[in-house]
Amino acid sequence: MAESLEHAGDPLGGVAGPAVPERLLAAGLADEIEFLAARARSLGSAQANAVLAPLGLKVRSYSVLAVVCGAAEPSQRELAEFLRLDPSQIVTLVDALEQGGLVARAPDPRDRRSKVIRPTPAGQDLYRQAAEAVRTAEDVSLAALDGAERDQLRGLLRKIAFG
Amino acid sequence: MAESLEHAGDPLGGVAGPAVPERLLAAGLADEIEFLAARARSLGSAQANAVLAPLGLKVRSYSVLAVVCGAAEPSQRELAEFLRLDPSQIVTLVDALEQGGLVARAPDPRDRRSKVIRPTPAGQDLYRQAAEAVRTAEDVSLAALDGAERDQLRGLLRKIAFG
DNA sequence: CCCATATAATTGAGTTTGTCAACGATAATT
DNA sequence: AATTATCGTTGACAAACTCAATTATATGGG
Repeated sequence: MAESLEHAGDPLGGVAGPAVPERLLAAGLADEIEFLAARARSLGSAQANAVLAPLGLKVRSYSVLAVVCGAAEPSQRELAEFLRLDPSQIVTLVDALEQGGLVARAPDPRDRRSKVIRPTPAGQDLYRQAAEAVRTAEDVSLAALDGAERDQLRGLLRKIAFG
Repeated sequence: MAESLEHAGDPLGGVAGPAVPERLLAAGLADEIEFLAARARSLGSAQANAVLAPLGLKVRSYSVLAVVCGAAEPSQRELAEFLRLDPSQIVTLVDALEQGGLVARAPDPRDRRSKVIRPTPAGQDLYRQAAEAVRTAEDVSLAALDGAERDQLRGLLRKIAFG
Protein backbone atom coordinates (compact mmCIF):
# COMPACT_ATOMS: atom_id res chain seq x y z
CA MET A 1 0.00 0.00 0.00
CA ALA A 2 1.24 3.39 -0.89
CA GLU A 3 0.15 6.79 -1.81
CA SER A 4 2.45 8.73 -3.99
CA LEU A 5 2.52 12.43 -4.03
CA GLU A 6 1.18 12.81 -7.45
CA HIS A 7 -0.08 9.51 -8.22
CA ALA A 8 -0.18 8.79 -11.85
CA GLY A 9 -1.70 12.04 -12.86
CA ASP A 10 -5.38 11.94 -12.38
CA PRO A 11 -7.58 11.24 -15.31
CA LEU A 12 -9.60 14.06 -16.65
CA GLY A 13 -6.92 16.41 -17.78
CA GLY A 14 -9.32 19.22 -18.36
CA VAL A 15 -8.00 22.37 -16.85
CA ALA A 16 -11.25 23.92 -15.81
CA GLY A 17 -13.83 21.17 -15.73
CA PRO A 18 -17.58 21.55 -15.92
CA ALA A 19 -19.66 22.84 -13.08
CA VAL A 20 -20.86 20.44 -10.44
CA PRO A 21 -24.55 20.06 -9.61
CA GLU A 22 -25.26 21.39 -6.13
CA ARG A 23 -27.07 18.17 -5.43
CA LEU A 24 -23.74 16.40 -5.23
CA LEU A 25 -22.16 19.03 -3.05
CA ALA A 26 -24.66 18.20 -0.37
CA ALA A 27 -23.19 14.74 0.01
CA GLY A 28 -20.94 13.96 2.94
CA LEU A 29 -17.91 13.61 0.73
CA ALA A 30 -17.84 17.34 0.12
CA ASP A 31 -17.10 17.82 3.81
CA GLU A 32 -14.09 15.57 3.87
CA ILE A 33 -10.90 17.52 3.88
CA GLU A 34 -9.00 14.82 2.12
CA PHE A 35 -11.45 14.77 -0.75
CA LEU A 36 -11.38 18.54 -1.05
CA ALA A 37 -7.60 18.52 -1.03
CA ALA A 38 -7.57 15.85 -3.70
CA ARG A 39 -9.95 17.78 -5.91
CA ALA A 40 -8.08 21.01 -5.42
CA ARG A 41 -4.85 19.30 -6.27
CA SER A 42 -6.39 17.72 -9.35
CA LEU A 43 -7.52 21.08 -10.65
CA GLY A 44 -4.24 22.71 -9.70
CA SER A 45 -2.05 20.18 -11.29
CA ALA A 46 -4.02 20.16 -14.51
CA GLN A 47 -3.43 23.90 -14.61
CA ALA A 48 0.24 23.54 -13.74
CA ASN A 49 0.81 20.79 -16.27
CA ALA A 50 -0.69 22.98 -18.94
CA VAL A 51 1.76 25.81 -18.34
CA LEU A 52 4.71 23.46 -17.82
CA ALA A 53 4.20 21.48 -21.00
CA PRO A 54 5.74 24.14 -23.26
CA LEU A 55 8.84 23.97 -21.09
CA GLY A 56 9.07 20.21 -21.44
CA LEU A 57 8.20 19.60 -17.81
CA LYS A 58 5.35 18.06 -15.85
CA VAL A 59 4.49 18.71 -12.24
CA ARG A 60 6.50 15.66 -11.30
CA SER A 61 9.71 16.60 -13.03
CA TYR A 62 9.17 20.20 -12.00
CA SER A 63 8.93 19.23 -8.36
CA VAL A 64 12.23 17.39 -8.55
CA LEU A 65 13.88 20.28 -10.33
CA ALA A 66 12.48 22.69 -7.78
CA VAL A 67 13.89 20.81 -4.82
CA VAL A 68 17.22 20.41 -6.53
CA CYS A 69 17.39 24.09 -7.37
CA GLY A 70 16.19 25.22 -3.99
CA ALA A 71 17.79 22.92 -1.49
CA ALA A 72 21.37 22.13 -0.68
CA GLU A 73 22.15 19.13 -2.84
CA PRO A 74 19.55 16.56 -1.85
CA SER A 75 20.27 12.89 -2.25
CA GLN A 76 17.86 10.73 -4.18
CA ARG A 77 16.60 9.18 -0.99
CA GLU A 78 15.86 12.62 0.40
CA LEU A 79 14.02 13.51 -2.78
CA ALA A 80 11.99 10.33 -2.47
CA GLU A 81 10.95 11.06 1.09
CA PHE A 82 10.22 14.69 0.50
CA LEU A 83 8.17 14.09 -2.62
CA ARG A 84 6.71 10.86 -1.29
CA LEU A 85 7.77 8.88 -4.32
CA ASP A 86 9.33 5.47 -4.53
CA PRO A 87 13.13 5.59 -4.88
CA SER A 88 12.81 3.86 -8.22
CA GLN A 89 10.63 6.67 -9.50
CA ILE A 90 13.28 9.14 -8.47
CA VAL A 91 15.77 7.20 -10.53
CA THR A 92 13.57 7.58 -13.59
CA LEU A 93 12.88 11.24 -12.96
CA VAL A 94 16.51 12.11 -12.35
CA ASP A 95 17.51 10.08 -15.40
CA ALA A 96 15.23 12.17 -17.57
CA LEU A 97 16.35 15.47 -16.09
CA GLU A 98 19.97 14.45 -16.38
CA GLN A 99 19.51 13.46 -20.00
CA GLY A 100 17.95 16.82 -20.58
CA GLY A 101 21.05 18.46 -19.16
CA LEU A 102 19.11 20.00 -16.29
CA VAL A 103 20.66 18.22 -13.32
CA ALA A 104 23.73 16.14 -12.60
CA ARG A 105 24.45 13.30 -10.21
CA ALA A 106 27.50 13.95 -8.09
CA PRO A 107 29.14 11.48 -5.72
CA ASP A 108 28.60 12.22 -2.06
CA PRO A 109 32.00 12.35 -0.38
CA ARG A 110 30.46 11.40 2.97
CA ASP A 111 28.69 8.31 1.64
CA ARG A 112 29.73 6.68 -1.55
CA ARG A 113 26.44 4.83 -1.88
CA SER A 114 24.63 8.11 -2.12
CA LYS A 115 24.48 10.59 -4.95
CA VAL A 116 23.66 14.22 -4.54
CA ILE A 117 21.70 15.92 -7.25
CA ARG A 118 22.73 19.33 -8.42
CA PRO A 119 21.21 21.60 -11.00
CA THR A 120 23.16 22.62 -14.08
CA PRO A 121 23.05 26.26 -15.17
CA ALA A 122 20.51 25.24 -17.79
CA GLY A 123 18.51 23.57 -15.05
CA GLN A 124 18.53 26.68 -12.91
CA ASP A 125 17.49 28.73 -15.90
CA LEU A 126 14.63 26.48 -16.78
CA TYR A 127 13.59 26.31 -13.15
CA ARG A 128 13.28 30.07 -12.98
CA GLN A 129 10.98 30.09 -15.97
CA ALA A 130 9.03 27.12 -14.71
CA ALA A 131 8.60 28.60 -11.25
CA GLU A 132 7.22 31.73 -12.79
CA ALA A 133 4.83 29.73 -14.96
CA VAL A 134 3.69 27.74 -11.95
CA ARG A 135 3.05 30.92 -10.02
CA THR A 136 0.71 32.15 -12.72
CA ALA A 137 -0.99 28.76 -12.83
CA GLU A 138 -1.42 28.82 -9.08
CA ASP A 139 -2.85 32.25 -9.37
CA VAL A 140 -5.54 30.88 -11.65
CA SER A 141 -6.23 27.86 -9.46
CA LEU A 142 -6.50 29.99 -6.36
CA ALA A 143 -8.49 32.78 -7.95
CA ALA A 144 -11.24 32.29 -5.39
CA LEU A 145 -8.91 33.19 -2.52
CA ASP A 146 -7.47 36.55 -1.62
CA GLY A 147 -3.92 37.01 -0.38
CA ALA A 148 -4.70 36.58 3.28
CA GLU A 149 -6.68 33.44 2.63
CA ARG A 150 -3.83 32.00 0.60
CA ASP A 151 -1.42 32.59 3.45
CA GLN A 152 -3.83 30.97 5.84
CA LEU A 153 -4.27 27.98 3.58
CA ARG A 154 -0.54 27.61 3.10
CA GLY A 155 0.01 27.61 6.83
CA LEU A 156 -2.67 25.04 7.51
CA LEU A 157 -1.52 22.75 4.75
CA ARG A 158 2.06 22.99 5.89
CA LYS A 159 1.02 21.74 9.29
CA ILE A 160 -0.51 18.59 7.92
CA ALA A 161 1.86 18.02 5.02
CA PHE A 162 4.81 17.87 7.38
CA GLY A 163 4.39 16.50 10.79
CA MET B 1 -3.75 16.25 -20.67
CA ALA B 2 -5.67 15.50 -17.56
CA GLU B 3 -5.40 15.38 -13.87
CA SER B 4 -7.58 12.90 -12.16
CA LEU B 5 -8.75 13.33 -8.67
CA GLU B 6 -6.74 10.58 -7.25
CA HIS B 7 -4.38 9.90 -9.91
CA ALA B 8 -3.03 6.48 -9.83
CA GLY B 9 -2.46 6.37 -6.14
CA ASP B 10 0.81 7.86 -5.30
CA PRO B 11 3.71 5.63 -4.79
CA LEU B 12 5.08 5.28 -1.34
CA GLY B 13 2.20 3.70 0.43
CA GLY B 14 3.70 4.27 3.82
CA VAL B 15 1.18 5.74 6.15
CA ALA B 16 3.43 7.90 8.22
CA GLY B 17 6.62 8.37 6.30
CA PRO B 18 9.98 9.39 7.68
CA ALA B 19 10.78 12.87 8.83
CA VAL B 20 11.94 15.39 6.27
CA PRO B 21 15.24 17.24 6.68
CA GLU B 22 14.61 20.91 7.38
CA ARG B 23 17.07 21.69 4.65
CA LEU B 24 14.49 20.64 2.07
CA LEU B 25 11.69 22.57 3.69
CA ALA B 26 13.57 25.74 2.95
CA ALA B 27 13.17 25.20 -0.76
CA GLY B 28 10.59 27.16 -2.70
CA LEU B 29 8.48 24.10 -3.33
CA ALA B 30 7.42 24.00 0.30
CA ASP B 31 5.69 27.33 -0.24
CA GLU B 32 3.59 26.17 -3.16
CA ILE B 33 0.06 25.46 -2.11
CA GLU B 34 -0.42 22.85 -4.76
CA PHE B 35 2.57 20.90 -3.57
CA LEU B 36 1.44 21.09 0.02
CA ALA B 37 -2.03 19.96 -0.96
CA ALA B 38 -0.57 17.07 -2.92
CA ARG B 39 1.60 15.97 -0.02
CA ALA B 40 -1.23 16.30 2.45
CA ARG B 41 -3.46 14.27 0.21
CA SER B 42 -0.78 11.64 -0.24
CA LEU B 43 -0.46 11.20 3.51
CA GLY B 44 -4.19 11.32 4.01
CA SER B 45 -5.04 8.80 1.41
CA ALA B 46 -2.40 6.38 2.59
CA GLN B 47 -4.06 6.60 5.99
CA ALA B 48 -7.53 6.25 4.54
CA ASN B 49 -6.57 3.32 2.33
CA ALA B 50 -5.18 1.56 5.36
CA VAL B 51 -8.45 1.76 7.27
CA LEU B 52 -10.57 1.02 4.21
CA ALA B 53 -8.68 -2.09 3.16
CA PRO B 54 -10.34 -4.33 5.78
CA LEU B 55 -13.69 -3.26 4.36
CA GLY B 56 -12.67 -4.16 0.84
CA LEU B 57 -12.60 -0.55 -0.32
CA LYS B 58 -10.02 1.96 -1.47
CA VAL B 59 -10.36 5.71 -1.42
CA ARG B 60 -11.52 5.55 -5.00
CA SER B 61 -14.29 3.09 -4.56
CA TYR B 62 -15.15 4.70 -1.24
CA SER B 63 -15.57 8.07 -2.90
CA VAL B 64 -17.98 6.63 -5.43
CA LEU B 65 -19.93 4.84 -2.73
CA ALA B 66 -20.01 8.00 -0.65
CA VAL B 67 -21.50 10.10 -3.44
CA VAL B 68 -23.98 7.41 -4.29
CA CYS B 69 -25.07 7.07 -0.66
CA GLY B 70 -25.16 10.77 -0.02
CA ALA B 71 -26.56 12.32 -3.16
CA ALA B 72 -29.80 11.90 -4.98
CA GLU B 73 -29.06 9.21 -7.53
CA PRO B 74 -26.16 10.58 -9.50
CA SER B 75 -25.60 9.50 -13.07
CA GLN B 76 -22.23 8.14 -14.08
CA ARG B 77 -21.41 11.32 -15.90
CA GLU B 78 -22.12 13.31 -12.76
CA LEU B 79 -19.90 11.01 -10.78
CA ALA B 80 -17.14 11.50 -13.32
CA GLU B 81 -17.32 15.27 -13.13
CA PHE B 82 -17.62 15.42 -9.39
CA LEU B 83 -14.76 13.03 -8.77
CA ARG B 84 -12.77 14.30 -11.73
CA LEU B 85 -12.37 10.87 -13.22
CA ASP B 86 -12.70 9.72 -16.78
CA PRO B 87 -16.14 8.25 -17.55
CA SER B 88 -14.46 4.96 -18.40
CA GLN B 89 -12.98 4.79 -14.93
CA ILE B 90 -16.43 5.27 -13.47
CA VAL B 91 -17.61 2.32 -15.50
CA THR B 92 -14.91 0.18 -13.93
CA LEU B 93 -15.57 1.44 -10.42
CA VAL B 94 -19.32 1.02 -10.66
CA ASP B 95 -18.84 -2.42 -12.18
CA ALA B 96 -16.84 -3.48 -9.16
CA LEU B 97 -19.26 -1.99 -6.65
CA GLU B 98 -22.19 -3.52 -8.46
CA GLN B 99 -20.53 -6.93 -8.50
CA GLY B 100 -19.98 -6.55 -4.80
CA GLY B 101 -23.68 -5.93 -4.36
CA LEU B 102 -23.12 -2.43 -3.02
CA VAL B 103 -24.75 -0.35 -5.74
CA ALA B 104 -27.10 -0.90 -8.64
CA ARG B 105 -27.52 0.74 -12.02
CA ALA B 106 -31.05 1.90 -12.64
CA PRO B 107 -32.42 3.28 -15.88
CA ASP B 108 -33.08 7.00 -15.87
CA PRO B 109 -36.67 7.52 -16.97
CA ARG B 110 -35.84 11.02 -18.17
CA ASP B 111 -32.94 9.93 -20.35
CA ARG B 112 -32.56 6.39 -21.48
CA ARG B 113 -28.89 6.87 -22.31
CA SER B 114 -28.17 7.63 -18.72
CA LYS B 115 -28.06 5.34 -15.72
CA VAL B 116 -28.52 6.47 -12.17
CA ILE B 117 -26.54 4.74 -9.49
CA ARG B 118 -28.24 3.78 -6.28
CA PRO B 119 -26.87 2.12 -3.19
CA THR B 120 -28.18 -1.25 -2.06
CA PRO B 121 -28.92 -1.75 1.63
CA ALA B 122 -25.59 -3.56 1.88
CA GLY B 123 -23.95 -0.59 0.21
CA GLN B 124 -25.47 1.83 2.69
CA ASP B 125 -24.39 -0.38 5.52
CA LEU B 126 -20.84 -0.62 4.32
CA TYR B 127 -20.77 3.07 3.65
CA ARG B 128 -21.69 3.84 7.23
CA GLN B 129 -18.82 1.73 8.48
CA ALA B 130 -16.43 3.12 5.89
CA ALA B 131 -17.37 6.71 6.64
CA GLU B 132 -16.67 6.11 10.29
CA ALA B 133 -13.32 4.53 9.46
CA VAL B 134 -12.43 7.44 7.22
CA ARG B 135 -13.31 9.87 9.98
CA THR B 136 -10.86 8.22 12.31
CA ALA B 137 -8.22 8.19 9.57
CA GLU B 138 -8.81 11.86 8.91
CA ASP B 139 -8.46 12.49 12.58
CA VAL B 140 -5.01 10.99 12.46
CA SER B 141 -4.00 12.85 9.31
CA LEU B 142 -5.18 16.14 10.72
CA ALA B 143 -3.81 15.62 14.20
CA ALA B 144 -1.78 18.81 13.88
CA LEU B 145 -4.91 20.93 13.53
CA ASP B 146 -7.50 21.80 16.14
CA GLY B 147 -11.19 21.94 15.40
CA ALA B 148 -11.29 25.57 14.40
CA GLU B 149 -8.35 25.13 12.07
CA ARG B 150 -10.01 22.16 10.44
CA ASP B 151 -13.13 24.19 9.78
CA GLN B 152 -11.03 26.97 8.34
CA LEU B 153 -9.14 24.57 6.11
CA ARG B 154 -12.33 22.92 4.93
CA GLY B 155 -13.78 26.27 3.99
CA LEU B 156 -10.71 27.39 2.09
CA LEU B 157 -10.36 24.13 0.22
CA ARG B 158 -14.00 24.14 -0.71
CA LYS B 159 -13.53 27.49 -2.34
CA ILE B 160 -10.83 26.26 -4.64
CA ALA B 161 -12.08 22.71 -5.15
CA PHE B 162 -15.35 24.01 -6.56
CA GLY B 163 -15.45 27.14 -8.57
C1' DC C 1 39.85 -6.90 11.72
C1' DC C 2 35.62 -9.65 10.41
C1' DC C 3 30.99 -10.42 10.21
C1' DA C 4 26.19 -9.39 10.26
C1' DT C 5 22.99 -6.13 9.30
C1' DA C 6 21.29 -1.98 7.24
C1' DT C 7 21.01 1.51 3.63
C1' DA C 8 21.52 3.99 -1.33
C1' DA C 9 20.71 3.52 -5.92
C1' DT C 10 19.30 0.71 -9.56
C1' DT C 11 16.81 -2.74 -12.39
C1' DG C 12 12.92 -5.13 -13.79
C1' DA C 13 8.49 -7.38 -13.55
C1' DG C 14 3.80 -6.82 -12.52
C1' DT C 15 -0.27 -4.13 -11.21
C1' DT C 16 -2.96 -0.17 -11.20
C1' DT C 17 -4.39 4.15 -13.04
C1' DG C 18 -4.94 7.51 -16.42
C1' DT C 19 -5.68 8.94 -21.65
C1' DC C 20 -7.92 8.75 -25.62
C1' DA C 21 -10.51 7.33 -29.62
C1' DA C 22 -14.34 4.86 -31.27
C1' DC C 23 -19.03 2.75 -30.99
C1' DG C 24 -24.12 1.96 -30.21
C1' DA C 25 -28.04 3.96 -28.26
C1' DT C 26 -30.61 7.88 -27.39
C1' DA C 27 -31.54 12.84 -27.07
C1' DA C 28 -31.66 17.53 -28.72
C1' DT C 29 -31.68 20.73 -32.54
C1' DT C 30 -32.75 22.39 -36.90
C1' DA D 1 -36.43 13.64 -40.87
C1' DA D 2 -31.58 14.71 -40.67
C1' DT D 3 -27.73 16.47 -38.25
C1' DT D 4 -25.34 16.96 -34.18
C1' DA D 5 -24.39 16.10 -29.39
C1' DT D 6 -24.34 13.18 -25.18
C1' DC D 7 -24.14 8.78 -22.15
C1' DG D 8 -22.24 4.65 -21.17
C1' DT D 9 -19.11 1.26 -22.73
C1' DT D 10 -15.08 -0.98 -24.72
C1' DG D 11 -10.42 -1.40 -25.88
C1' DA D 12 -5.77 -0.05 -26.85
C1' DC D 13 -2.16 2.46 -25.08
C1' DA D 14 0.77 5.30 -21.90
C1' DA D 15 2.07 6.74 -17.40
C1' DA D 16 2.56 5.89 -12.75
C1' DC D 17 2.93 2.93 -8.72
C1' DT D 18 4.61 -1.43 -6.03
C1' DC D 19 7.61 -4.58 -4.86
C1' DA D 20 11.39 -7.72 -4.76
C1' DA D 21 16.09 -8.50 -5.94
C1' DT D 22 20.89 -6.74 -6.79
C1' DT D 23 25.23 -4.26 -6.12
C1' DA D 24 27.95 -1.22 -3.55
C1' DT D 25 28.83 0.74 0.59
C1' DA D 26 28.24 1.87 5.47
C1' DT D 27 27.70 0.76 10.38
C1' DG D 28 27.86 -1.69 14.57
C1' DG D 29 29.27 -5.75 17.34
C1' DG D 30 32.28 -9.24 18.43
